[in-house]
Amino acid sequence: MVRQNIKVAVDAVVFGYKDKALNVLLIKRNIDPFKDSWALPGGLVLENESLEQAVVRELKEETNVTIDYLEQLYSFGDPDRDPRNRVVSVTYFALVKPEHHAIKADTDAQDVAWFDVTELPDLAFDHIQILETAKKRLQNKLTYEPVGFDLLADKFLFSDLEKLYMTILQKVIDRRNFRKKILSFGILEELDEKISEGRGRPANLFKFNKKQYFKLKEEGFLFDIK
Amino acid sequence: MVRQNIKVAVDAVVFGYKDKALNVLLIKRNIDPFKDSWALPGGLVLENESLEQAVVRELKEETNVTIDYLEQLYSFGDPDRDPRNRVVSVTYFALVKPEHHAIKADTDAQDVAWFDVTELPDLAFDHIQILETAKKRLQNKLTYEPVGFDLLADKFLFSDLEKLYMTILQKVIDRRNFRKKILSFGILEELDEKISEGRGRPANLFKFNKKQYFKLKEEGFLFDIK
DNA sequence: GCAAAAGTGTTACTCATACACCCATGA
DNA sequence: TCATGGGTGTATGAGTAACACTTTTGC
Repeated sequence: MVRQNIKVAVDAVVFGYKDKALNVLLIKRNIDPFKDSWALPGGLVLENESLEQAVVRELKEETNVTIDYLEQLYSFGDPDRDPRNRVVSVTYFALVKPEHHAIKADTDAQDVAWFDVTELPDLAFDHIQILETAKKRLQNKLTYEPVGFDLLADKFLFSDLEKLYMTILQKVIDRRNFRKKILSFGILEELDEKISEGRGRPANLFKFNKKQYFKLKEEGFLFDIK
Repeated sequence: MVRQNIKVAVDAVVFGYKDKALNVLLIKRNIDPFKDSWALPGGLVLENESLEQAVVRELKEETNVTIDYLEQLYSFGDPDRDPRNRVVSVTYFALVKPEHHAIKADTDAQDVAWFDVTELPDLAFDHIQILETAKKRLQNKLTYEPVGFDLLADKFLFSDLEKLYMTILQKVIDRRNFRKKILSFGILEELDEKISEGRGRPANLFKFNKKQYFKLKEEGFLFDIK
């Protein structure tokens, strides 16, 4: 058998919705290659942990962030994607709620920060390509799974949800039709709380009813937003 | 840096539509572990080839099959999925047309065969799990991309397409509505050829117009079959 | 002439889309 | 009282779903 010397890493694209914009979590590398460049959080998988455990560990070590949604994205394995060794990276797609946005640089990173995806710095390795893949995944997922709620606070305004969809899908959505449709699914709870953000009529708070969603899903219900 | 000793492999789930049933290509292993078990074709990635090149090479070596459609499926990396070493497998999803069904066992396999997915033998490693993942991917893909045509011969009958959809999606489809909808897409060419399969009225042959499909796709057309 | 598969059209209903005015609050 | 954002209903058209009979061939 050929002696193979390929390393396996994991990298994560962590999205957060912040200041009405889609943000992504990046770290500033403090080791070569690409020392001082911004990059996706990630690192080599340890001998006895699963891929998912590796992502969770790296995210904790490098950024201290708490993940609300995690799924595998894609594996990148071009022979020369890392200038030193051959590294195959299994990448993950993650979403965090605003209440979990608190981050801090730790062991392997000299800095951690949220970046608006429309104003990104140059990224290390092929990470820009990974990020593009993740953005497409998010756009798709938004239309057939209620992942938007993993980007919003537990209690949110309808207008937040609407803006989130418009920001990520990059198109205008009719307010009335959107509300009608989402409410018709019966997976939101209207709370008895209103909040007033500066001027304008105070808005009702809503809560995503996860239990109800999974119940309906069992019964064949399909979340679907164009 | 921790010395990591994880191997990277690729495995492929190759689907073919055969005798009005969905079939998958398996090889009989002639080395341990799981010697003499049936398994997905695949193997370790070489130092200087991409993941995709590795799949194509392994498929050629082990089965001699010609692939008509290939895309990455998922990466499986549980620490104990291989009883000997730690192996992360990047799996691929492939479709072959009937005219490319000719197969033959070669270097690493003692045998190669098509199996109806509803009548599978026990599989090596976690390959049954990989296969389940691929089946779901196929079911999904069938509804939003015209991959069905990569499973049919270049010239096919409408009833073949219909049966393919019913077989894979596991549900009955109204013949009239299905035909109306597919034809309305304008991505099929009706040929001036009829063939008669045993009894019954001879049926028209159709051809998938790939060029037209890509043109329409550019313009925003979405293939969509419920 | 009968069995078998191919081919075809209409209707009802559901769902998506387009669209504009009033309401509650803070300044 | 005005500016700001929140909340709501209706009418039209498109697309989906349900449904059965006629045609062409082989035996």
